[in-house]
Amino acid sequence: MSVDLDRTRPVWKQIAAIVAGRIEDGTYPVGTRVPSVVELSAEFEVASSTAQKVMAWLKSDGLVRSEVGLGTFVADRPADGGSR
Amino acid sequence: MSVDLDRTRPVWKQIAAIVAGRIEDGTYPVGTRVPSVVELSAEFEVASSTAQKVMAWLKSDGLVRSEVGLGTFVADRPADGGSR
DNA sequence: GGAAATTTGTACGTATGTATC
DNA sequence: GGATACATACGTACAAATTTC
Repeated sequence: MSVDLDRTRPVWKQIAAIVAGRIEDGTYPVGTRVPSVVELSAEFEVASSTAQKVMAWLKSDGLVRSEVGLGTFVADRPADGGSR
Repeated sequence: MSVDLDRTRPVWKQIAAIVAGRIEDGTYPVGTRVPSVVELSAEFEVASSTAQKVMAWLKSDGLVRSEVGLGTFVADRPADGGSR
């Protein structure tokens, strides 16, 4: 599952869009854990700080909720602000 | 105008709150430029990346709008989402 | 009870790109 | 061209919370 990221757009936005897509299509069902920062940075081959930014964005978008020590989980809200 | 930042809460949130306060009380009137990332990092003695985070927050909050090469300006919306 | 591993959150510092003046 | 300013990206370090052994 190779991922093509072009460098003409912000990488963190592209990754956020990909993860958001997986949430919407059910790859990551509601309530389940999404890949951690370390896992995301490995999969997309970016720095952990970039993966962290993706998490912060998804969180501010209401798609996920994070709990320190546990992980980040798909929020139970179907979809309202997928607008970003 | 010394600024006391305690380290028990996120520094970037405290600075964001201070800047937001200055916007609300008219210290930074609508349409004017707010301090740049470099200026914020100097005033509050934090890294530029921390000041950048403050900017990103204020921007996502709708309090300011940024323009590359120009600066960051107080948005013309009085107040609606000071909620954060 | 405690040590280790995992995971999010915060903070620092640096480099580069892009746009404006 | 040079100075200024925001945006992106990398890498590192540590704190806090949770789980597992």
